[in-house]
Amino acid sequence: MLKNYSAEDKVLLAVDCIIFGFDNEDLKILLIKRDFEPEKGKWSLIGGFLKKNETLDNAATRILHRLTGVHNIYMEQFYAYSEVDRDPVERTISVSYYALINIENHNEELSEHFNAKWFSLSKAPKLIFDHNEMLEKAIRRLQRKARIKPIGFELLPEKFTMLQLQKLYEAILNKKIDKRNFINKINSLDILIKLDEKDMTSSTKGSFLYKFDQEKYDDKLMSDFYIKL
Amino acid sequence: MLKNYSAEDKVLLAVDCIIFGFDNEDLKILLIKRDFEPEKGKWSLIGGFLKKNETLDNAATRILHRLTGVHNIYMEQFYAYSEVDRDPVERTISVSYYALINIENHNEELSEHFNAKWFSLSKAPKLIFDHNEMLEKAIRRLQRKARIKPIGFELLPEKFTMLQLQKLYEAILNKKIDKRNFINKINSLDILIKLDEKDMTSSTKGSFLYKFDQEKYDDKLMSDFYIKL
DNA sequence: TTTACAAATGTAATTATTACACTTATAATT
DNA sequence: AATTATAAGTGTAATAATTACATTTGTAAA
Repeated sequence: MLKNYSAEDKVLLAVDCIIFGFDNEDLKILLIKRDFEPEKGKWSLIGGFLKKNETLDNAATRILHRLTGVHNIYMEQFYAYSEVDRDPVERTISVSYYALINIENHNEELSEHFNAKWFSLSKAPKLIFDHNEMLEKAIRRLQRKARIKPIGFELLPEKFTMLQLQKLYEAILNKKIDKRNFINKINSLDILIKLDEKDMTSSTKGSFLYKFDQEKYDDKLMSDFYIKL
Repeated sequence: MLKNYSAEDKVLLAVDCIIFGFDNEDLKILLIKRDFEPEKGKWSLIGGFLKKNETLDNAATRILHRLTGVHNIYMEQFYAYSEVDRDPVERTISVSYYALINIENHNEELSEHFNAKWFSLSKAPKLIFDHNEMLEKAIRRLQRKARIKPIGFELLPEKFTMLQLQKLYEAILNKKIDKRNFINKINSLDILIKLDEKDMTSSTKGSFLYKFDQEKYDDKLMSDFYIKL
């Protein structure tokens, strides 16, 4: 029979999640105010410990659902943090994920229950432990990923206007983009469906609504896809 | 005093390393033939367990040094694998790293001692556990990283010819590149020093040697750097 | 002196990116 | 019915980047 690895050290494994949302203006992150020690009262990413019989993805999914009430959240693992003293209570390695959620879908009552609050990236507070470092890396990953895959659509309602999409890219990339160039670029990718409907809330003229065409995207072999903006 | 997290499950944390090298022809990886159960006699990435008082980077450095004898190896953490049954002996989460080493520098005796062997990517054998999955992800990361940062130089001797550099990029990106376009592109980046020396082994005419100009690279703010090839 | 061999070099055509301003459609107001 | 106010929608010329492609050069060996 196989021996086990009993001579080796075991550690606690945590999962921490950077939850990105978008409110048509700014890119935001969902943070919680800790109500337990250590660092009680400080702002923190949401996290939890990996359990015996779940994968890291399972754990992240569980944690994300518990805080937001949303299922099928787009998420991506991005880095493992392992400084020996990163958690003052006990040695804990943290595997971090970023997640994108449509800010309209999340359950506000749940957020309130956890003392959670959306912060604009530019106004994010100082976080506990190494969470600011995680946040910065998550932003860089998101920026890069957004040029390689059309993940941004996760942050928008199903139907959206070109202006919404542009504002989202501006928020992610943190730069102003020319309207005509943006529209031409997006249209040339040929992955949106233009609907007959218009959004009439923003102007008298109304602006056409679009949705993401997953099939068209899947059909194209978009491994070389790079959105230069 | 702070309580600990005693109610939570602890796990074994391993580090597995994909070691890339280059022999002026092919991109290679260093694998070891396991001489212990389970999967004795099968090919495997090199790995080890995280110890109590070291970071994951420490562990990867330790493991890489033990196998190759090389210090200051370029390495990058890239993903944590956590399927519950990925290791049949006992639940183990593995954090994977890829490393780039100049194939000439590594200690062959050590490699022999560990039953290690270089394999061309195209001829890599089936590996244990989820190691093939790790390898594939490592290759994709390397390909992407090589376009964003001039990491390729880690795989070459200090002085190298343009043809060597081109062959390296061809091996990493797995595609043929036009010689004139490649040279023009690299020269336009302006991060190489052309030496007066020539390598005379490859032709009667000889070909100029270059070295990477770390200072020039650091001086440029190369965050938008993208090598399209 | 000739030969053989890889190194070195430039340009024109195509494609992608950028910068930039006016017209259109509609609801609300007069 | 006409006017106004507001954001949506649209195109082009200039510039920059990428691609495709063939000949000349320098040296050692024959």
